[in-house]
Amino acid sequence: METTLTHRQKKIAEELVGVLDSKFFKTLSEPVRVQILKFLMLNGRADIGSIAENMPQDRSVISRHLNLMQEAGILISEKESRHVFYSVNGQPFLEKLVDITEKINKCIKECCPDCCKQ
Amino acid sequence: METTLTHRQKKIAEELVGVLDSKFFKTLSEPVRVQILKFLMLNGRADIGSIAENMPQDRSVISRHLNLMQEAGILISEKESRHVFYSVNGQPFLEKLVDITEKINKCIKECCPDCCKQ
DNA sequence: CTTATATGTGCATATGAGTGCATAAAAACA
DNA sequence: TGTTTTTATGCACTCATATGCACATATAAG
Repeated sequence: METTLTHRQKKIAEELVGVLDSKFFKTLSEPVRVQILKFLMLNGRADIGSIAENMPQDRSVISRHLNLMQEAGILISEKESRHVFYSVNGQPFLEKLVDITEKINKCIKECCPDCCKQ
Repeated sequence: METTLTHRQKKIAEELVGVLDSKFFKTLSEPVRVQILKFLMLNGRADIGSIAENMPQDRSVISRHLNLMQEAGILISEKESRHVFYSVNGQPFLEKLVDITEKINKCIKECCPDCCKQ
């Protein structure tokens, strides 16, 4: 058993678990949501009806996916009269990914005893 | 409807869908697998039995999770006599994340018509 | 050859999540 | 007010998957 783990290493690992346990990865692991992301990337801001027209799923299903993606910080929504427009939350979305990448990098470099020795 | 999408933009978006649809995100969105990753990060190479001793789940369950994580490129396995040792696939794991981050960055910069105007 | 240890696998079960329908709620319009 | 349009929600269904048990397989040890 490893008894040489420092407080710092445990903290770094905890932080990693924190970001991985978030809704972020779970949200991006659903094919339909990835298709929605692709659509918004290519077509820009659109309301629920327009997005649903381009998907096989029911409008209510798309609505729920969009809501989840907004909660995960991937999209932003703007209500205008009867419509709710969604668009990619560009910079924050990217920053979130960079943050996760850096945390994993830190963890691999400072915690993992032998995973870099290859 | 957007009719000004270039072939290049569509290709970039397709590439993004490709990496996001992979097993990678799905594998990392399961709490138990994240715990396994944390354990291996902190303790280094270990066999299935040792890992399972530190988890509430049955050994067979841990075995299956480890197998999935290896298929996703997150871990590597080495069979030695009766034991199967797992460890974090450090560099490739990190490179995968960097790749995804870069693809999303590219997509946001070159495809997304309005998600950067904030 | 028998036994013990470590892992893989088939099967049944439970739980979570996506799905679609029907309907409610909100808002614009005649 | 009544109607139309857009979105939200309650409900039931289906399907994927995590789980644990029992058993099979593989390898080492006696």
